[in-house]
Amino acid sequence: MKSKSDNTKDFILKKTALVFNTKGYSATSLSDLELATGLTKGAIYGNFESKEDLATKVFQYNVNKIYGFLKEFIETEELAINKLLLISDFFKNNYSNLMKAGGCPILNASIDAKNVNPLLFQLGCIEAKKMENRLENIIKSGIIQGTIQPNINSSEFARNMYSMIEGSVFNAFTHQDKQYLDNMMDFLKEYIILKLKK
Amino acid sequence: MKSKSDNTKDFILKKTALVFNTKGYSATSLSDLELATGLTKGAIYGNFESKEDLATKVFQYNVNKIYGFLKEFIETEELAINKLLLISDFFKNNYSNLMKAGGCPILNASIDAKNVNPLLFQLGCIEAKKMENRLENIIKSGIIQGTIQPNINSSEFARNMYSMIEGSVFNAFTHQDKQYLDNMMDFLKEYIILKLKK
DNA sequence: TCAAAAATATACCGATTGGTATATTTAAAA
DNA sequence: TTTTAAATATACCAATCGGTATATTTTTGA
Repeated sequence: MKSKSDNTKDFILKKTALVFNTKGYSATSLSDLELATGLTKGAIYGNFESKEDLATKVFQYNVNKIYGFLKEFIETEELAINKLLLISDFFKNNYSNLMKAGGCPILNASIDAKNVNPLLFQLGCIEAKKMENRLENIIKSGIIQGTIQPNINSSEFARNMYSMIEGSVFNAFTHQDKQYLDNMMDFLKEYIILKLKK
Repeated sequence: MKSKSDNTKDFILKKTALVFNTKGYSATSLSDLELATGLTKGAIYGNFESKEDLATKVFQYNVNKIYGFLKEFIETEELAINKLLLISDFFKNNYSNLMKAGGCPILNASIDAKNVNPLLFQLGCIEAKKMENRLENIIKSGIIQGTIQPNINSSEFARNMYSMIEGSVFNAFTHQDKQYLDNMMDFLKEYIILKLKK
């Protein structure tokens, strides 16, 4: 059973998710958080140890909110090659969600927290690696499955895929132009078919 | 002739370039700037109107320091197709410079200043567009030159190129691993040869 | 060498920062 | 309904924020 404080914790996470992801850790003040939640410092510090504690939990909340669905989404397909092609669609389909949330939290936190908040930066790195490993594992399983060319360097391919994703998300978000993401994801599909498909 | 104050201005820009690019605008305090320069607030405010004024000038300084050489570097080649291939080398060769400077200032400023410092963010956007346009113009000139396939969408290709660059710079920098950049730039070369070469 | 001007340092400003101790309110249990 | 505990608000803390007025130093030009 959920206690009152658990509900409030979730409430605070939900309400402060945007401001943290848009303004970044150090530019987000306690008064910003009061404004976003409608609560006072007393309530916030009653539910979280510190600004850093809240920020890291908000980061995980944002990552899960935006990329939590990716896992299930991919599992709708059985063939590894199709899973990869689906990832391209996932980002095209989730552009507006990504926009509304203030951009990719992994990208934002990694850039923003570097040399400012080591803990948050580390979490950003971990999540980036997870994304990369997710891609790599799909490729590897495809090789075992026999739907992906065995001579491919799965690690290298996964890294390039993820660089293409974050790079185009960056451009799309800064210029507020979905075309950056669409063009890149369309090419990514080509790239996958050209290089990986058996 | 350079006045004393012009020298000091340059000195301050040089000394604060790293801290601004690594910590970001709002996480960089006046005391950080005092520490980085060895000067006091009085001297800093005697040479720059405000923290924002200094930050924007530092941004331009950083961009010029890292990418100023790119233009000349590209002009060593005459053929557009070779210019593009050279860009791939440029980023591979300048990884350590990029690292030492605290990463790509365009990427950093755009992510960092968004919803925090509109002026700095705008400058980031402008510089990003410049990079993109530079790539596009090379492709266009190559088409006129006859060294690049005329049926290519130069705008789309330039955007994808730039996304690949920033994406891999992001990954290389956050994970402190040059491989991200090298892998991506190697692929970019392949991509250029495959799609653009006549 | 000396006076004027330019550059830098010092000392201060109000506002805001993250955080906390305590008072008050709200909810749960008896 | 009353007591107790949990949650929230209020009021405060020292420290730091960006910025400025003034004092001091350094440089320049006569």
